[in-house]
Amino acid sequence: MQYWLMKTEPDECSIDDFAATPDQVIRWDGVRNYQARNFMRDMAIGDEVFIYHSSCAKIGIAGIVRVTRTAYSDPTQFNPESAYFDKRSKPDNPRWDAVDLKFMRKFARILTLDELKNVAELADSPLIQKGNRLSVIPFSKVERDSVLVKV
DNA sequence: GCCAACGTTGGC
DNA sequence: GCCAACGTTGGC
Repeated sequence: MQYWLMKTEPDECSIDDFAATPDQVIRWDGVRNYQARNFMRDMAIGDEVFIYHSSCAKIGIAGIVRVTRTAYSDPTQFNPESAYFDKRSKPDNPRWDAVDLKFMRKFARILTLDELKNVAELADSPLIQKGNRLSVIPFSKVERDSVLVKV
């Protein structure tokens, strides 16, 4: 079992979108950063993922989802209609991957970025480092547990 | 809306 | 393979 955090703008996809369809998977596509993609390729079925709301009024961790399908070719990269279209990606050698996720839990409140900055166990996480734009971040069990006790 | 930080691109 | 220019992320 591994632990992760994924950033999302809640206007695009929020913990409420997962909670609204708890029996359905949501495809996490549109990741266009190699480091983030490589982390997605390390995900296993059952891994827990913190959902982090960014670029919004209430920034922070909103809940947990679970990986239900490991990395596969992200279909949006081949769709010219998609905002995530990548004309340089070839079907016989796709650049970008998606995973499928399913709702686990919505926190009673958002764990705000300000709070997370004060969690000693997260001091070394890219999550709270200024200027870090990594959208898929691995969490150790210690880091994950340090978040859960705050809920 | 601003802008610092950072990743990617492409000319050389 | 260097690096300037550019585009994007994301907190504020």
